Amino acid sequence: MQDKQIAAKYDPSELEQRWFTRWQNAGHFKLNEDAPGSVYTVVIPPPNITGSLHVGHALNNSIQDILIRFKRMAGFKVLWQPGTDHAGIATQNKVEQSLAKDGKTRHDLGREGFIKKCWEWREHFGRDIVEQLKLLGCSCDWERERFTMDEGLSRAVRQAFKKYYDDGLIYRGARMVNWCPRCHTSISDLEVKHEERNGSLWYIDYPLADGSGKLTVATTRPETMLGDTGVAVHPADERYKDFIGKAIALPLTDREIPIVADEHVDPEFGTGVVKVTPAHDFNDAEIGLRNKLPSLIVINYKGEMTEDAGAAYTGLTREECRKKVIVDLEANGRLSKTEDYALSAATCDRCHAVIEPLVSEQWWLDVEKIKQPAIEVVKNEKVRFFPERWTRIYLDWMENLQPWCISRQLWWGHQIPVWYCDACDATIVEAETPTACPKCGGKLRQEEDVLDTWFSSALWPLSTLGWPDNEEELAKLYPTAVLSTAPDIIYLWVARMIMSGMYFRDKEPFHSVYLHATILAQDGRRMSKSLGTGVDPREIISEYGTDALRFTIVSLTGQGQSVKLWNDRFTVGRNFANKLWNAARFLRLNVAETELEETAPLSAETLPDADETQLEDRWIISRLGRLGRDVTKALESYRFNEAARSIYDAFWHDYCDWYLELIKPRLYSDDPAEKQQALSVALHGMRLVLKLLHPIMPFITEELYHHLFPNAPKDLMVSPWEDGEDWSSHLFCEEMVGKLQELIEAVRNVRGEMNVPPGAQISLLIKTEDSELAEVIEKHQHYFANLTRVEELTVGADLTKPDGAAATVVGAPLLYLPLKGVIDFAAEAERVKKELGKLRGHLTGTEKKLANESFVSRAPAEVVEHEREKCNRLASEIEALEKHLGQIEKMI
RNA sequence: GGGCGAUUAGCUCAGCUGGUUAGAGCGCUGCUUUCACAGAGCAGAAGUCACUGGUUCGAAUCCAGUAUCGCCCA
Repeated sequence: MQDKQIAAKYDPSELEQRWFTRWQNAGHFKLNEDAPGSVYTVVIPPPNITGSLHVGHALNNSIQDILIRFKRMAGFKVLWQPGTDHAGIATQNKVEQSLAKDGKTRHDLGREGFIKKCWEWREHFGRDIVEQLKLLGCSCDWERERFTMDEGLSRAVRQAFKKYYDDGLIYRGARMVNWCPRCHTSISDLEVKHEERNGSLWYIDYPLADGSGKLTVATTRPETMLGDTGVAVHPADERYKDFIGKAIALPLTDREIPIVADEHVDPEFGTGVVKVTPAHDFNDAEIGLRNKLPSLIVINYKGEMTEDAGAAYTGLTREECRKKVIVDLEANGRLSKTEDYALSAATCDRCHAVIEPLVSEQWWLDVEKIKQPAIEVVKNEKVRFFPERWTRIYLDWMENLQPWCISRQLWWGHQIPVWYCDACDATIVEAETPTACPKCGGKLRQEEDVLDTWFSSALWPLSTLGWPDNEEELAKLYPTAVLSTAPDIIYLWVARMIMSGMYFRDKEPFHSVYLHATILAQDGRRMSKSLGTGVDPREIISEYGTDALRFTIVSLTGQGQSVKLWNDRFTVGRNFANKLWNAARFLRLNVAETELEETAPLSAETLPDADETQLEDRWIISRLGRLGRDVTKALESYRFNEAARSIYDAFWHDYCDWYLELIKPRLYSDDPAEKQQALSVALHGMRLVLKLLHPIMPFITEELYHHLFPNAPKDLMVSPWEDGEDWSSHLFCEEMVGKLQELIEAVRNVRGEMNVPPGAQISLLIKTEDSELAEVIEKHQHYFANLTRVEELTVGADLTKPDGAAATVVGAPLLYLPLKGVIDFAAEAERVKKELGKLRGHLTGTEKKLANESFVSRAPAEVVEHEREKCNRLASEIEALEKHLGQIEKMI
């Protein structure tokens, strides 16, 4: 299959492309019905087709792929359902922008022509997004790819609409909405962004109708005064108590409006008197309602003044009207003052036009009746949020949910399945398009509005898994396991999906919601296409490889809310991949021409018994077994960074730095049995690491797996997961190797500090009264020879320091390094003094603790014991070093 | 205005249920171009854990408050 040897250079791009194709051709991405475990479904939060994906999406989809690959290996029947979202207003905007480049508007094309253009857009970007996801290695069942506006999903939308309508939850009515005069549609509260803008606060004198005085109101929007139907003050405001109930002669009009009292007026703002424009402000609408003030619409859908604004202003835009109103007020002497004022303007998230709140006829979904089950299911933990803190964000929002305006005055989207008969005035709601009026046979005209995109997104976990037509499939695949997404999606999709799931299926759409950190650019701004801060993952992949990208972003994602990212950071992942590559290459070189070349160990069942192994074998088996358990636990609790970090540390440090170095003499041994034994354990270790790492770095692990385990019956991707449970624990070995490591590091430290040439062989005396340790050291002299060039090692309880030796101490054991001719006594004295300073610091801290009577009496016995041991250890270390120092100083 | 998150080495961040000699990666210093890896190895320097109080025998960790930054909602 592959070359027998592993190439000297790690080149991700070739192997990543090759493996994706092979996996796909092998059918690994498909729902694996014959797996032994239960079903594990994930639906992708469908990326919207406005443009390509950025690194934030790369993170989210890597996370999903990690879960899916993990569960696939663990024996579940897994399905990752892919697809994209039509994103009504956003896509329509994008297409309009592209038309504008040719000087055209959507009206030039007409509705049908424009929708055709949208489909072309969707073909292009839909394909682009899928390409990106595949490049990321996403193991979705690609044959099941769906789009929110494809036939099946559109049918689901119509079914849902009809069901809600028939149940009396959908109605048409006039209420105030956020109106974008540029996009010419209603938009959701969540699509309104508040932008800080420099504006003015105008103080306008409103004379009393009876001429007995005036009230001054402060406003940031003077043009709306033409629609004022009242003036309000706080009922407890002493300044204005006597004005309540009187009438104002509204300037620039011939209308008289009442002065009312309302609790919600803030006496601190401006003059404490507010004008009330119920038709064009959400707060004013409520004040109007409470005080029975009429609503006068003075601004129309286009953002122009209506006839009700008065003949002088009719037809002006809001901006023109504002200027004229100011001029006219000044001319009348009604403008008492103008202040600079920083206001937060409500703007359209998509086009940044200033939003006009206005009353209009829309379709509404009465969420009051459907939200309760969606709240319950979170409260009783059938749906859990990770990290948990998001639960409250969800619940708070749900509790305050207002009727959902589901109609949009757009062309791109699901046209509302409502038909009007002009002949008999009937309104017909159907899932299937009716041909004629069922009442009179007359011609029908479909409602022109389309549905809010989120109406269809809300159905995604249902509609992609068979609802409403395929009950069998739905029963098998629904509910899903987890939804992974960004926190700002909680309101847009998560909440709506839960509501729909509960309403149509009486079952939560997923058991867990994982909310990942927001990816920020280096300057701390959020990564987003619209801000121009989005980085295309393809740029990073071509420079570092997909595996490096995935490893890096996942390991940076803790439980925090954001992660800063820039190009250099991906070297961590790439270097790790390189390390993995080279370690595997090393094994492959050694395995050549041995039995293990064709019979590499494929499962923990063939791990050698303890009596057939060396200390370092048992040590690495024990360490990696622990790793397997840790990684499994971390993945199961959505702590991806912990999984990544554990593998990184264990593989790089335990496996490469120590284990591989320790077995080198055995690998180069003349005794084939000895070599085989070491290699076998090394291969076991490597196999486990490749498996544990596969979900995070799928490509390189698959490639190396085949190089090292050519006898494997299956691709790594579909091989059984190993959680380290059947890897024996050897706590004594871990402890002993830990001590040997400390000793070796101490020797290396002295060598380094004393500038002993790296190639020079040295002698070493270790003085210890611990006979167990002495025995282990004696038996593993080669560790010292191999790892720090000790050619002669003496260990015992009664050793005297040779002349001209450096000394150091590791707990009780004393180390003497005879460095005759090499040693610089002054330097050695400096080194020892430095060491002593550190130790004395620790000792005083420990002594203080032990001197504290309440510590000794109140702290748990084992903690006190631990401190005592520490104290003894430090004291003996200090004593030994002091003695040594005394001797050295005589030599200077 | 309300809520959430962050504040730990020069930089980016770990540190879960309080007891560690406070860690990692990058960067920095010195040594090594040794036959898996210089995208490397070995050693080293570097931190009053934002601040102030409190709880506790004991706080980076828990509580309260303050400051700065960021996000969300209004």
